[in-house]
Amino acid sequence: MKFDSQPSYSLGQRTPASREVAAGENGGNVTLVSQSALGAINRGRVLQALYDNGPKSRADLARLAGVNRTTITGIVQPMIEDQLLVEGDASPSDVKGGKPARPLYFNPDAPMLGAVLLLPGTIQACLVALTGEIKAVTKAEFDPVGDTEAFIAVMTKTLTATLSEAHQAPFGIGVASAGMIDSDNGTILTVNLAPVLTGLPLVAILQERFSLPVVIDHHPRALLVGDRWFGPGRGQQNFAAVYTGEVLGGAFFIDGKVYRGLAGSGGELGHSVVQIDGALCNCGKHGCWETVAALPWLRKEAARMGLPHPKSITCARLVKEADEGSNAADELLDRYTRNVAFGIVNLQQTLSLNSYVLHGDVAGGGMRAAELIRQHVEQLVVKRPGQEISITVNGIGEGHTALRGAAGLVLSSHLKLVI
Amino acid sequence: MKFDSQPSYSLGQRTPASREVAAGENGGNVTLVSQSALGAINRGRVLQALYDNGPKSRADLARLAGVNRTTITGIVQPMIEDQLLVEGDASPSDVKGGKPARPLYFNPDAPMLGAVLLLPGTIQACLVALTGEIKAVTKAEFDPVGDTEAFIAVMTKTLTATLSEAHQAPFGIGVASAGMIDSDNGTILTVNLAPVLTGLPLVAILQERFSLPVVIDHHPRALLVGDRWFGPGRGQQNFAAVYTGEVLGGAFFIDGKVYRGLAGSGGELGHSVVQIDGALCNCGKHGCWETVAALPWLRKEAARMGLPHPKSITCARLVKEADEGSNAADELLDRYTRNVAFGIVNLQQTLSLNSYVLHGDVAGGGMRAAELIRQHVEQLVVKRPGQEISITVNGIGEGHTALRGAAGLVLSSHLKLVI
DNA sequence: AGCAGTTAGTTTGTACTTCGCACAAACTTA
DNA sequence: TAAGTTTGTGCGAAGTACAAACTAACTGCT
Repeated sequence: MKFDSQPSYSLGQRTPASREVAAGENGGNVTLVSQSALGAINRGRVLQALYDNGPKSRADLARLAGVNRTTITGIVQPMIEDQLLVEGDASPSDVKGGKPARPLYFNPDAPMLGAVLLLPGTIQACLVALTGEIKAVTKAEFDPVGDTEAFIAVMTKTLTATLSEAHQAPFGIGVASAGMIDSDNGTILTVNLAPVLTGLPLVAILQERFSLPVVIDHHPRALLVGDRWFGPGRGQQNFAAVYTGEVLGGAFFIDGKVYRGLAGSGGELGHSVVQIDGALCNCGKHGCWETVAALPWLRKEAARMGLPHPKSITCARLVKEADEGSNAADELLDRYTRNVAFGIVNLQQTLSLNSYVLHGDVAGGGMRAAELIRQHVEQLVVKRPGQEISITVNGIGEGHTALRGAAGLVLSSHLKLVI
Repeated sequence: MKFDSQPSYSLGQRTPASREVAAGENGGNVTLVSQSALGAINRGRVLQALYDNGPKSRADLARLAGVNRTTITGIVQPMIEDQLLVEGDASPSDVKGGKPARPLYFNPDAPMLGAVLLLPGTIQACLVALTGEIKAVTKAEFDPVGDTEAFIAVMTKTLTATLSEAHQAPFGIGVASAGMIDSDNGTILTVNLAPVLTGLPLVAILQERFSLPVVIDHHPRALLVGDRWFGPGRGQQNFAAVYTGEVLGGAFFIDGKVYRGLAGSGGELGHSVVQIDGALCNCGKHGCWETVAALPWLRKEAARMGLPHPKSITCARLVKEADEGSNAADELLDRYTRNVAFGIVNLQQTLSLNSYVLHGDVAGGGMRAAELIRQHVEQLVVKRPGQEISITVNGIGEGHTALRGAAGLVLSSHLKLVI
């Protein structure tokens, strides 16, 4: 399935931006901001403001951005004409008197974004509207140890089914994948539980099949973007997303942009060391955070302590059993959340982001788990005067956050929010 | 001592930039880039290119930045007229034929930068030229547990002595201080070994006395900026500075800018946990990195192993004794560098900066220590294909790096290198 | 010596963006 | 009905980067 035409409205510079990329490739380490880039940047920032704050009038946007109203008009008018944005009905303003404001927001019928969530053995694809709505979800399974061609066939079929529901060509496709991802080159490096994906240049493959911009990043970073877009991270300039489960991972939103690290390798927190010469980890080293805060540890401890059904223990069940009066569950929950807290403490000491959104198993423990973790972090961190550390769970279904985030990856990579 | 006039040439926007700050204060979380800001940004980036690459001709700068030659001319011409930059003699170009290029660089007689290094008990002040030269160094001592007024008097006297050597008003004063610093508000929060400094609003005090822009940041961040300016970090876009000694600290240069974290509290690596429920730390927690990689640990181990003069042991002496054939020194050096490596490993897993510059005690161990640390890091980090980790020591005297860095803080905060 | 070729830096005019001002539209309050 | 307030829109001004064409200065070849 190929889309012949790109959507009429370009969100920033879609094509590899001529000069800036050229400068980068020339080895130049400085890049001046060109006149035209400035326009694209400011357009992107206005859209970002809409994502962050929901429908807003031109005057509100001008106030938020601290610029002239006419500037906003100049920016949004072409977007309205291109049907990217729509003007809502005049809402009765809360201030007395004056012409009522016309709120602007994304056109639900604007081109959508393709999103793929790739976990060992399963593919989920969907369309995400700029308003955050999720449509045309399709799921498929693949053999994690099977044939590469077979996987590509399943992937193509799934994505085709989803994309064919779109009325117009999407802006692009975002892929969130488990494992170790090289987001610069668009390849999957390794996925522990799905060897078939090792070394797969998925971006190149999908770009060729669908003639659309394709972005890939690892799962925690998609969660981060999803949080930022329509979750607890909305509007925040600094926070981290932390994923716990069979493995541990994280991703950071720093000073208003997604942090990637070189080749997109930042945030592999699972293998930071919290216990020198501690227990052996899957990675071959000792004392990784993953050895004390992931599900395998929890299962082992549950078995050791004689809790019922230790093989299927989760944080959610632990909370439930603790609430029902199980002392063992209560104690294990405390130790588990304390171990999780250590990773967050190290993050806090390093980056001082002050805000953390939990995903995965501990998120299943809800507010109770989050509060326990927060208390442990408070105790373990070196306090600074006036510092407040916030730890929340993303209540929305995790798949949805990841899918929205995968879609958001396309935006954040093409919106030129950064210079 | 007061300077009546600001230097004629403004490096970027000196005064609290009208709109951008206003927008920030208004609570707006988006900031559009205005036309005039664009000029300041690009001016700053051209200067940055000069810092990074040394003297360069207009044509070279244009190539480095990927912009038109005329743009560079337009940017540098006013700077030459204001005597911030000077045109060097036409150097015989390496290419054959053509008009010889006139290299541009900072005028040694341009306004300088005031720099202060504040450690428990001692003050060092100096002037730093834009070319990196250090002049008019003055030193003084103060009572770490004495009277605040007395400290301020010493500080004022020292700084006055240095600044009076300047021929024109400096661009500003940068202060690098040990301890916990709130760089946003310009106050010293706590310095363990100098209680007199606790809570001191030093920026406000110095600004009032000298009528100059004043910036404060913590010691490791000054080392970082010093490295970046004329040290091993020169021209790099991503690296970390790591300080070891009585305490441990770090600072990060991320995507071409200094990372501060909220209220400048990022990089307090000493109290990240590498040994859950490990040895008791000064901070009251257990198993901090500082308990296994700082000098107190080294002294204790040296004593336990029966090394000579354990109370004055340093990495430098350890390397020397190991070279002279001491097995005990060799073994302790290996353990020490391994413990230091753990902190770097956690940094690498988190941020993936790939490049680390060592300062403080381990830097005294020179190449030998750096190479040992590098080997340990290589072994302890989860490898990614094609990833190279570089660990270097800053050979220049450490005080000089910190002083240059303190000066550089003024530039990086006023140069608008960032948007 | 003279000419072609090459590179550096400048002049001139153009395109793009934001800003301030003035003004019409639309609503509230007295 | 009139005054006051807020929203959104033309229009010209100011600032910036860019492209083309030009001069300046040097090398190499004939």
